[in-house]
Amino acid sequence: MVKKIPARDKALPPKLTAREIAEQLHSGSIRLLRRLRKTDDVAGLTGPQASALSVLVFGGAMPLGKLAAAEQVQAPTMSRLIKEMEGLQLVTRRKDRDDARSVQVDATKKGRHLLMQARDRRLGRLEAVISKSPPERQRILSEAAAMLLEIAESKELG
Amino acid sequence: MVKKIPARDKALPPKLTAREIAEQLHSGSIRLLRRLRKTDDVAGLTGPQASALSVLVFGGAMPLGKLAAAEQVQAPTMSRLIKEMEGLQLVTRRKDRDDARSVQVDATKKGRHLLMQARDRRLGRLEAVISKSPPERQRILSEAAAMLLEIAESKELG
DNA sequence: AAGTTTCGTTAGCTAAGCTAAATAAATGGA
DNA sequence: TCCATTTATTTAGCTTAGCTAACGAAACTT
Repeated sequence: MVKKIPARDKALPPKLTAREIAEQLHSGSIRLLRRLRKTDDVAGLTGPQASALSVLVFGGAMPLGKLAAAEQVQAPTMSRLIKEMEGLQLVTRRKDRDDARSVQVDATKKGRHLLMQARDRRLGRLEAVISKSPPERQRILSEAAAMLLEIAESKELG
Repeated sequence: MVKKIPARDKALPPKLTAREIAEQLHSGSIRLLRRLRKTDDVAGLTGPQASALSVLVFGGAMPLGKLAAAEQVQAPTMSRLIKEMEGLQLVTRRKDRDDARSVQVDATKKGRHLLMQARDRRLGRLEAVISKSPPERQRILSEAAAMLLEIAESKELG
């Protein structure tokens, strides 16, 4: 299942087909997230909560609908997530002054703090594994991580 | 905590810290799977069903417990998934001859066929996006995809 | 033979996704 | 202006997928 990585310099690296790359990115993503999810509970934040909260923390306050779109989720799903997090005092909601239909959502100080803790817990082990890789692999991963994000956001994907 | 890395070679793209790589792999995986999931329904197979089925198709018949472990899921979860797929005639169960407690699970012909269709649908667009990338990016992705899998399976991850 | 462990299932809970429909506000055309 | 439509969010109710606890049956161990 896992192919050996050849040295980059000498022989031509065996190039996988686009299909094989797609398959590996797919199953790699599934497996990675399953492993990481196992530590979510410790933080007191679920994955989707953490994800939405991080959009707020890094992107600032925004209307619920925009947050839903950013998370590629339907409005009712985000509405419920926000309601739960509001109960935990991790986010606030307030009516938009200019449009009374709209709700501005923002992270609280407590929310920001918890997010950072949760991220540390969730990503700490992954970071540790990566930082043990040789520099050359880290360089490749660093390009690849950016590409993965780009692909995931690509309009052509659907 | 973003550290500045002194550039060793101006020709190389800026290298991310291990933490930044971890963050991008994490959110990239989340976003990618969310996008891909949207086409699952078309195939008549959910993500976890497809994933378990693919273990059976590519790994052959195995006891339910082993399949659960392979999918990193508890036994009751796998038991339910198998029950549903059995109802769809995608898998069969039979008692193990040597251990009457154990249940051997296997994909049916119909299951194998549906899996392949589902994979085509689910991965097709991803494949298309990748194959449009320039060759150098594909080469990097091809190494990176393998690394992602390796990392996801790494014992050090927890 | 009795107690313990292992494999799987059932029951029941939670989280997160969805659609359809309700509510409320903004917009726009006659 | 007023009525209709569109837009933003919420509520209600469904589905899937994860979990733990508790159970029965079979297999080990002593």
